[in-house]
Amino acid sequence: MSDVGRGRPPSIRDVARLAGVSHQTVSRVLNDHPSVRPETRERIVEIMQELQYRPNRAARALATSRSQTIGILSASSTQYGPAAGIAAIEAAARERGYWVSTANIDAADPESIGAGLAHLVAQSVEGLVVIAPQVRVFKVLADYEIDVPYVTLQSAGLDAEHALSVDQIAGARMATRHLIEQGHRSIYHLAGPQDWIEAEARMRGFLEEMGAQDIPTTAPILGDWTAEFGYFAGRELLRVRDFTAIFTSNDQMALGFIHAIRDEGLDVPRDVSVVGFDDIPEAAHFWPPLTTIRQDFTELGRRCVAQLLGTLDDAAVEVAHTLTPELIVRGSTGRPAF
Amino acid sequence: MSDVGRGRPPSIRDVARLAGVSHQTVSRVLNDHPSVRPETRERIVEIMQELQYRPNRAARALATSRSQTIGILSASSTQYGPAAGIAAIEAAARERGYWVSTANIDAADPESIGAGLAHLVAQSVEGLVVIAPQVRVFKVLADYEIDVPYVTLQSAGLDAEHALSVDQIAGARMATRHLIEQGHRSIYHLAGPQDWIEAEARMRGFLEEMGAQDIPTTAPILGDWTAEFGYFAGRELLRVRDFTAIFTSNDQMALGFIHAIRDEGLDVPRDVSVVGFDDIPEAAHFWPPLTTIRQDFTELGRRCVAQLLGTLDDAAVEVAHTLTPELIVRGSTGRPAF
DNA sequence: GGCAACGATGTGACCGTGCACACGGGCCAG
DNA sequence: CTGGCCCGTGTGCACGGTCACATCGTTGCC
Repeated sequence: MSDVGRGRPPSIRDVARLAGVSHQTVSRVLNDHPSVRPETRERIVEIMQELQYRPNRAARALATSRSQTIGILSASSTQYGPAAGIAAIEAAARERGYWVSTANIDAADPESIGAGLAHLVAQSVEGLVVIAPQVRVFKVLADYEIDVPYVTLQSAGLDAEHALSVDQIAGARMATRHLIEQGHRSIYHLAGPQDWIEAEARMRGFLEEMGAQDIPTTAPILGDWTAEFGYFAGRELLRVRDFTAIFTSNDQMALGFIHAIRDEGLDVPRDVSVVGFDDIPEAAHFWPPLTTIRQDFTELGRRCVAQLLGTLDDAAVEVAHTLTPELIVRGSTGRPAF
Repeated sequence: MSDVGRGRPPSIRDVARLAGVSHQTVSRVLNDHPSVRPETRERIVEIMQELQYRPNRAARALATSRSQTIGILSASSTQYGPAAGIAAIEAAARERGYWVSTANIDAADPESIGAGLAHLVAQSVEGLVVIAPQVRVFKVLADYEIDVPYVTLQSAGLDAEHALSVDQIAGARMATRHLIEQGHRSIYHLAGPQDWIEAEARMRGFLEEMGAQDIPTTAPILGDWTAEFGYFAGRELLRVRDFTAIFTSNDQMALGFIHAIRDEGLDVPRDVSVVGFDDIPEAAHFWPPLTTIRQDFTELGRRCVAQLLGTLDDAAVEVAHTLTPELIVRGSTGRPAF
C-alpha cells in the first residue's frame, strides 16, 4: 500500500498528482512565481516535503540552458592565497545559488591549461574564474575564444577588462619604500617566476620605487615562489654580501632566505632586513616575525563573484577592480648596521 | 548561405543531419559503441569538429541519471593538507571523466555543515568526499542519511568502512619515540582541537608511546592548529619550563611554539626540542628546520577517488585504507642539555 | 538452401523541467 | 451590458541526449 516503490526519485509530476494540480503549478511554486494561490502553494510545499522531493538539476539545466555553475581554473591551489580566494568564491557563489566546479592545472604545462579549460567548458559553466596569473595561461585563454564571461584574479595590466586584483605595484612600492625609509640603500629583490603577472608587477613596483628615490639597483633574481629557492638564493647572495636588505616576492621565499641568513651565522634584521609579500598566516610567527604586504584574498574572491554574476544577470554591477594592499611591519626589518 | 544562424549550439541531431545518418548513430560514436562502420564514424567525427560540437552534459545526465560529478565537502581548505588532497582528488577524478564540485564549510557551525551537504546533494553528486575530520561533521553526516557513496579523509576509527587515512597514531608514536630515543623524558604534547579526529588520534599515539616506554605524561594542551595558538601556548608553558621537548600536533603550532621559545631567549633544539606533524613545504625552512611527520596527501586523494569510483562502477576495487606516514628528522630535535 | 546470428543503422519514446500559450472566471471601465 | 484584462491554472511541446527495439543485409553453419 505504501508508495515505497521508489524506482526513481519523485518528480514534479508525482508531486502534482498527489496535490491534484498540474505539473506546471508545481513548477511555479518551485520558481516562486507570484500567481499561485497561497493555499495551493502550501499544499504543494507540504507534499514536496513528505515526498522528500528534490528538483533535478540536470533537467532544469537542460530546459533553461543555464547550468548555475561557475568554474574555477586554478594553478597552485595549495598556496594560501589561491586557496583563500577559492574558498571565498565558493562561499559567495553558493550564497547566490550557484555551484562551483574546480579544475587545477599545472601552469607550466600548456597542455594542462587547455585540458583544464576544456574540462570546465565541457561542463558548460556559465562563468569562469581564472586564478592562474601567468602570461602563458592568458595566451591559451585568448586562443580558446571563451564564450562565457570570465574574470581573472591578480592579473591587472594584462587583461584589464577582466582582471580583479590587489594592486601589486603599490604593494611592492610600499615594501621597498619601507626599507628605504629605514635607511637601506643596497636592496636586492628576489622576484617570482618571470611568467607570473604578479611577479612581474611586484618587480616593477620595486624598480619604480627605487628609481623614484634615485637609488641604484641590481637586477632582480628570478625565483619560483618556494622556500627552497629562497634558501638557495640566500646561500648564493650571501657569499658576497653586498646588501643590507632584501624584498622577496612572497613570504615563502622570505622564509627560505632567512633560513640561509641564519645558516651563515648572521642575524635578521641586524645584518639583513627582509620583507615578504602576502602575509600568510604563518608570517607573524617566523623568526623573526616577517614584515610583509597583506592582501585581502577573501574580499577579492567575493568581488570576483559579484562581478561575474553581475554580468550574468546583466545587472551591470560596477565592481571596483583594484584593492589596495597593506604594509604589515614586524620584526624582520630594521635600520641597517654600520 | 553560411550556417552561422547559431540560435543555439549544435546538437547530435544537427550533426546527424549533416552526416546523413540518424541521431542514434551519432550517439553511438560519442559513446564508443563498437558497431559503427569506421568510415561512418570518421565522417561523423569530422562534422563534429567542423561544427564545434560539444555534448550537452545536462542532457546526458538527465537521460542516464548520472551526473558524473563528485562533491567535496571540506573544512579549512586553506590549510596545506586539505588543499593538497583536494587538488589530488580533482586530478584523479578528471582523469576518469568526472567533475568535481566543492563546498567549503565552517566546521564549527553545524548549520554550515548541513548547508554544504545539502548544496552538494542538491547537485546530485554521485559520490562524496568529506575532508572535515571532525566528530561533529560525522554526526551530521549520519543524520542526513546520505544516499550516495562517500569516503572520508583522515578519520580512521570513527567510520572505518568509509575512512581513508594516514595512520595518525603510528605517526604520533614515531614522533614521540624519536624524542624519547634522543633522551628526552619530560615531553609535552600540544594537541589539536578536541573535536578533530586527527587531533584525537595523534594525542592517543603520543600517550600510547609514552605509556609503552613507561614515561609519565602531563595532560596534553588543546590547541586550535594555528601558529598563533602555538605561540601563546609556548609563552605560557615556558614560564615554568619543566620540559625539554614538545610534540605539536601540526607544523603551524610548532612554528608558533618555536617563536615563543626564541622570545624567551632560548634555543631550539638546545633548550627545547620540537617535533611537528604534516611536513608542510615550509617546514624544511623553519629556523631551525622542523623535524616532523610527513603525510602523503596526494596519494591519499588519489586512492580516495579510486575507492569512490570503484564503488560507483561496482568494480569492487579493494583499496588499502591506511597509509603509513614517515618521520622526517631535521634540526629542531636533539639530545636534551643537562 | 534455409535459418539463425550478427553487424550497422534507424525509429520513437523517455528522462524531469520550463516555456509559450490557452482557458475560464471575476473585476472594472466605458 | 459588454469587452478587455488579470489571476490562477492547465496543455503540450521543447531541451539534447540515451535506451529498447525494429529493420535490413550479410555471413556462417548444418
